[in-house]
Amino acid sequence: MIKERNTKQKSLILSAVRGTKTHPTAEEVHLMLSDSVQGLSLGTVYRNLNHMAESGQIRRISVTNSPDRFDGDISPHHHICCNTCGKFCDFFDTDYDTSLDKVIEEKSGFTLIKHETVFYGLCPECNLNQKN
Amino acid sequence: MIKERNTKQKSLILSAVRGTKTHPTAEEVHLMLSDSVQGLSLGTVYRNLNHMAESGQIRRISVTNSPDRFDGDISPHHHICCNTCGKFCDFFDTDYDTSLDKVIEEKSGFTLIKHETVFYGLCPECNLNQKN
DNA sequence: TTATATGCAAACCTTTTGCGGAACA
DNA sequence: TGTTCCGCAAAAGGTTTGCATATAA
Repeated sequence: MIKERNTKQKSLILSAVRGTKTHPTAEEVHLMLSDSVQGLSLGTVYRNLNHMAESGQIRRISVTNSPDRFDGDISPHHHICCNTCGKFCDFFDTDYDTSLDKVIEEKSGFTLIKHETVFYGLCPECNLNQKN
Repeated sequence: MIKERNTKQKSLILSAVRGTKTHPTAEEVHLMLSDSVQGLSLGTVYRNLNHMAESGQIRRISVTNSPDRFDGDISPHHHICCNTCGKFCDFFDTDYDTSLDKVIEEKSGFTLIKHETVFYGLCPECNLNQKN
């Protein structure tokens, strides 16, 4: 049996992801912590982010034309991505259907862990710029 | 102004994606066509799939821990992915909410093009195997 | 004829991994 | 003191891109 250990890196990485709403990539997390942890390795950041995502402590979101992003907010919500500038935002849908996993489990026979919805489009700023 | 040309490669790639429900990766499309088109380049496959996805003729779906997949069926539906074996299936939800884009456009200010929902879990077979 | 598309191969970017040493417990 | 974790660097994907050539219109 494997016993997980607490390390400075681990706790700082988790705090970093939980402490921002920017949905950082692994590289961005690495950058955020480069001051606090001298010599922090990008590989360590990836390893920890993956562990945390697999254990459900954070979310890992795959986005077309972009490195994966990580979200410390695991409450049910959607994400919106701007195809032009890459801006990546939360969207807390009042109608978010938390029972969807259950319905689809019954109909598909899968045992579901999570789902991710990403909306793609143009943010207000890029929309304006495009019209000029 | 750019005039698009019809090529053998282009039409075969589109037919291949439209003619299967397997949600092939670019490499799989390349493999499917390697008999019909001698010397077909993987770069050409990528270029064409991207053009077709950008113009809305097909869908491009980004999946965690997997190369991007392409779907010739652009009608609204979800996808389910098995975390263990990678099986990737359609799910045609009777309650699929086609008005969701509009709602989110109004609330977020984005101009939306599409959204992709991917469910992650264990397929029935992998679920059984895990219990043993 | 000429501009777009292809094939080829190199480059790029993101992510994973093997290994030896550091450091939790 | 044993085992997990880290840093480092190399390697492994996956995808894009530059360039010369082929080809559709």
